[in-house]
Amino acid sequence: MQALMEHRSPGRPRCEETRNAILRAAYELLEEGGLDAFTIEAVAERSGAAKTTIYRWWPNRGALAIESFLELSEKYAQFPQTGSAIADLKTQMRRFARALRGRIGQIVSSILAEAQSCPETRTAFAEGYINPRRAALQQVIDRGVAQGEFRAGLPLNDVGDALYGSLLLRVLLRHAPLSDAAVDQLVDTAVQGLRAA
Amino acid sequence: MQALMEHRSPGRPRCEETRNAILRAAYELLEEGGLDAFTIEAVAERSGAAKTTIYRWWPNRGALAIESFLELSEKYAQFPQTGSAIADLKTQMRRFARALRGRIGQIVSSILAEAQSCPETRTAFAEGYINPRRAALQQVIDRGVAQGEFRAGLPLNDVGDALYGSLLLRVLLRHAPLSDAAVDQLVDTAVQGLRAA
Amino acid sequence: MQALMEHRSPGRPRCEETRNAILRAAYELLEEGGLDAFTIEAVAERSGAAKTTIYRWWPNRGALAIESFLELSEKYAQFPQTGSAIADLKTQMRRFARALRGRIGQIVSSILAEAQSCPETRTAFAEGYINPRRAALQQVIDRGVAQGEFRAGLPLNDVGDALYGSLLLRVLLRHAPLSDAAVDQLVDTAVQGLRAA
Amino acid sequence: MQALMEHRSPGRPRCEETRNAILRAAYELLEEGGLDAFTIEAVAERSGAAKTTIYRWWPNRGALAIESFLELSEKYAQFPQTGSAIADLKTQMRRFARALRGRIGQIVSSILAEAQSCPETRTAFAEGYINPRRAALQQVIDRGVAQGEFRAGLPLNDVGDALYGSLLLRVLLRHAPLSDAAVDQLVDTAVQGLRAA
DNA sequence: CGCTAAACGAGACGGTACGTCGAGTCTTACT
DNA sequence: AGTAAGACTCGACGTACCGTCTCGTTTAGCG
Repeated sequence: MQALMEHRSPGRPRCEETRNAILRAAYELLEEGGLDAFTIEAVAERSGAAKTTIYRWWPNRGALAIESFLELSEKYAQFPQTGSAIADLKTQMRRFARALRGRIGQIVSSILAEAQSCPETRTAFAEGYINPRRAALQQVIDRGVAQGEFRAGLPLNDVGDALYGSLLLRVLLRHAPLSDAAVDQLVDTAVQGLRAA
Repeated sequence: MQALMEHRSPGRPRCEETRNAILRAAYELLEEGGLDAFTIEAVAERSGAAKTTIYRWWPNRGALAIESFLELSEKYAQFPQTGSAIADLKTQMRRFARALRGRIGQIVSSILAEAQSCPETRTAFAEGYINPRRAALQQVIDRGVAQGEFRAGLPLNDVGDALYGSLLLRVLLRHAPLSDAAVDQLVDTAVQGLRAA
Repeated sequence: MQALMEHRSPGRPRCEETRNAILRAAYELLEEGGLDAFTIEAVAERSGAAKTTIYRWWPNRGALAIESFLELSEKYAQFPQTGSAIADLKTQMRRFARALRGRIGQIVSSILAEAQSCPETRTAFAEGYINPRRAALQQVIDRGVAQGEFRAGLPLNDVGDALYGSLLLRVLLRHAPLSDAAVDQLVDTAVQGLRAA
Repeated sequence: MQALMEHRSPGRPRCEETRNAILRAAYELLEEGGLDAFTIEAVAERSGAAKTTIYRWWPNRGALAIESFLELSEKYAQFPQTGSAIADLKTQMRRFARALRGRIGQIVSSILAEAQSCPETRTAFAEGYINPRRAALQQVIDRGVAQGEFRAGLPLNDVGDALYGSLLLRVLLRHAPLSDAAVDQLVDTAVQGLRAA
């Protein structure tokens, strides 16, 4: 059925191989040298594609950066499901922090930087990367509430920003560690809140 | 002692007027157009100083950016002191958010971006801008604990990162508002924590 | 014989309409904007043909330029035949100059320019455009000699180069006019020569 | 006096070495490969100068081409002075032709080509290169007239165009030789004119 | 009062990357 | 097989800033 209806547009079709080579080169450069190394010219050279080809498909650095990141970075934005919502929260945050400690951290910080002078990159990152994580967080929160671990009526935005904001701030400023222990403590603090018992 | 003996080095002394003109121009450009508009060349032109002069005193963009910011931005990193620590917290966070909503937000996001490819800028921002706020936060926390509003043993890093990280993330991604109400709610969430009563 | 038997080669025959559209577009572009406007890409767009099609039939810019010119430019490379050879010479030179003053001049100068980096274009122009004129010139010279107006033994090359070279040089450098009067005078000078009576 | 008044403009003075390197590189490229090889990029690479520097001083290819040519090409636009004006004419035309047969011919044809899409180059070439030759020609004509070899009232423009136009046309089209003998014959034809004795 | 030394303006310089244009080649679907 | 469409590589374009440099000028304190 579908085969009958699909009217391929005329002309030489886009070369998927080239597209992938470009995305891979972009990703590698981002993870190797961050924003500075991530040059359209460098991407072109490494991927073997012509600059023209890159500009045909991506309007600017940011667009390519974010797309290569979203396409190539592992995406376990999925909280585990064990008995304890708090434990799941910690596990997932540890995973995230572990990623941020490594190559991913470099890339994320580069993209965040780039996003500051390119609104499209900003929204693409927010929606393509943060939102899925926020959605997954919502589920674990719901589970926690259902199980009586968390109080009802938790505002997703606030919880998400507190948790992800903490981690990302540490990536950006490197003023505090992202170790497993540090993450656990951070989650604990968030869970317990500030107020006295 | 040293002050009395200070043997002014020979030669023409540094021109304070020029220094200020440069810092002011830098600040203005940052607040007007962010990272993109903030060019050494543009700073030179607007300030009337020669590029050479700028490079004589600042090693790179980041250094100038952060110095102009720290010198010219208003610095009420001081929590008010009313009866309630929570209220003080909210008030101060509102102030901060209000600043971030305006020109300062533009500059902060630019500096954070720049910091990603310049470690010196990163530490300068962390220490010159975030740390004072963190220190002030410590005081209000202490007061809160003393008054019985907050529980004892609150880790400053975690609380600070959660609060400031939330706000800064919203500056960086613009995915959620920085309105007074939003800030209040954010503080409330942090104060109450996630756990069920 | 062959014509009768001509076994049309297999496959779709060449589309004359397309060929003409291409030549016309090429010619127009040449006369409108000269060398700069004459782009294969522009020809393709204006003619509605694909670049591929153009490259199938013409090896390069120059070939298309010269062919469109030779095919579409009016070709009165025929000297008139009145009583006086000198008068005929003037008439014909005036005609040529008149053409060169207008659109044709633009095209000719473009082709001459293009010819400097493409030998094929050079010989094509020399043989396809200049040679016919030279041949016609030979006839009027012969007639002039027969009528006793011109001396015998005139070297065609030299006369032709002097006359056509003068006009073309004025097209190329625009340092002197191509008006009828100027052309007449130019012919007179050539006819009389330099030597004293 | 002048020395006292000359107020050097401020800033780093223009580097003559660089200027010369650029002009020399440009000239070499022109004489080696003509228009095609003459690329701003190639000039930059060969001269060791930055592209920026070239663009700072010359607005386009043509300007650089013509300047390098006028500055570096030998300029014996001076007719010899022997007894016979005709002989002098031949000698000088032979010299010119000899130059055109070699490297200079390549350059001249390239500049003429470039001039077709750049009016400034056109006038620069006409005035800087052709005019001096025309002026020198005027002198030999005057001498010829005074000596009774040439008739009075010879129009410089026409004579010059006929002679130089012939030679340049042969450079552009390569349809006829530029040998000494050919040049002599060309001059003879011009001197004698077409008309019968 | 003149000398020394640094600061300062101006602006040239070698670079790197930008984003664009056109050339000429190719792959595909349609006719 | 011819054609339109359009993706591809490649090379050069002209521009913007970078950070460095070389000037002549200015502004102090010291001898």
